[in-house]
Amino acid sequence: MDKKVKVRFAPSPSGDLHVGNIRTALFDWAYARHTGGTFLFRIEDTDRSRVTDEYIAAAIDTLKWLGLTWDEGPEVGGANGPYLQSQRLDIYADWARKFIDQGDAYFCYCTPDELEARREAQRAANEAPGYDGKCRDLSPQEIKDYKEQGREAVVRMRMPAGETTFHDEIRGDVTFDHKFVPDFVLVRGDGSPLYTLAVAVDDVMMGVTHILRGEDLLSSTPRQIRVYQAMGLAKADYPLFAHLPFVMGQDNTKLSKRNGEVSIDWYRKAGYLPEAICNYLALLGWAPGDDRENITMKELTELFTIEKVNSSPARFDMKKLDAINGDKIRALTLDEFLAWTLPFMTNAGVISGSDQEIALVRSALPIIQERIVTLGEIPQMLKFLFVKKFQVEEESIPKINDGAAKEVLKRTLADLSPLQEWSHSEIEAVLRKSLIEEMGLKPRIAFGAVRIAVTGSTISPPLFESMELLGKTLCIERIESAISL
RNA sequence: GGCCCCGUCGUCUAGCGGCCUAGGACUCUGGCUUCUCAAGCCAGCUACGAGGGUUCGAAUCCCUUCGGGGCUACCA
Repeated sequence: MDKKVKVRFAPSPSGDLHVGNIRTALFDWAYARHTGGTFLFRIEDTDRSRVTDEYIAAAIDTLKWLGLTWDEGPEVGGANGPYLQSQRLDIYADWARKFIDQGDAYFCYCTPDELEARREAQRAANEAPGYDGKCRDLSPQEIKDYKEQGREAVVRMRMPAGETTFHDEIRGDVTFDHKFVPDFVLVRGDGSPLYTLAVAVDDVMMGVTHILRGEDLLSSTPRQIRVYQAMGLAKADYPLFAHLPFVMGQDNTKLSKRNGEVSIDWYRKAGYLPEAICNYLALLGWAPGDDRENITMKELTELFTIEKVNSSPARFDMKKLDAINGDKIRALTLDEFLAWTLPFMTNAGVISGSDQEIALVRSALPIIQERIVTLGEIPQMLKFLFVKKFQVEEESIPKINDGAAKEVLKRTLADLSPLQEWSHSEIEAVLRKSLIEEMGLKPRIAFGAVRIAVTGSTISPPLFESMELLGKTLCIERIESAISL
């Protein structure tokens, strides 16, 4: 019981890691860190037709980006490696052989077509479909005949009559009657292992103490336990199970590409901060217990316990993620904010990355920090400071094209031209006096026209600060060209 | 169909027999502030799936029912 906690995250990357995967990874990580245990990262690539090296590399990259660092696994190594199942084939083969020798498993010569036909018949007869045990006790002659027919054999685990009860840390005791857990395949006809074998073998051999994983694996747990038995593991040494509730899409079905963005990489490219993603995901199926919702990674590791994990599924809500991301962005220091911003500015082609440009971005950041939800919005917002050939956006041109607006712009030009000190407070003071007091205009009207002329849009960062950043020359230039539109 | 899991505001949740005429957050609506957009502040709408029990007392315990989801592969 005082065994040191070891938690594993073991995805099968058949695509980019998605929101659900990462929620699981986050809980695994948080629990390991909370208990001072080990976080193990393993790649389940027993089906190499679905898992590619690119996906594996992407999974590693995503986890690193999120800050979910692991103590054992790819790249960092560890005493229980390798951590790619495709590199552990001999281990699984040895265990499969042992299971057959012990009589726990047997060769099954049924072809997929035969199996499917029999399942169909079972369904038609309203019986539970599943392996019927045909090859459980073949005679040597039958085996010989099958071999002569050139049939491939899979290795199948024998499920004895009875039932399996295990304690789920989130759901309590769960019992499965073996009538509904048919003999299952451990090794394919081509000799490659299946998840059913590899997952149990690895968890045992790698010393995993807690299995926190998706609820979809709940019903495969009896099979896993069956393998533990065959491995000779004492019941007291079984890992503890905790099946996490699903993260679902808006339409109440399992989250997928069809009902919202699911790829973590998409969120990364859109300008969500890893800490925001983790904070939001942590709130899906877990709550700290008090009314706190904005929590740091450090607080998460301090507060996270399995007892506080919910048993019911949660819907993924991008609106709330947006809100949290905005909060996290506002909490950034200027230097942090700048570091996050620069790649977005250069990737968007708004800046090339010169020191001068970076300095300008830096001085502009404070006035947009509270105005954005994602980093991806920044280029559009600061573009007016960098564009080579400035243009007023099409739909705003009419608003500065009438007589009244022209008057405002002419007056602005006249009052600003002689200005010596080009500061936002000075600009504001001058314009308020002339446009608002002397011309008697509403601020909204007067400054709106100037805004369009200078930034090209009806929506912009605060006007006077923007003008200061733009510089006097460019401001005058833009106002002049607006007047002659 | 069978087996298993789940069921509090639109969404995420707090709640583990009396503190609940059910609290917080996001969304939404209205207002304040205001140079646009935001941010911020204030206010408001909206929930214990249903029916039976147990109990002095139930969102909290039990049963039934309805609803949702998962599994039912030589995927994981």
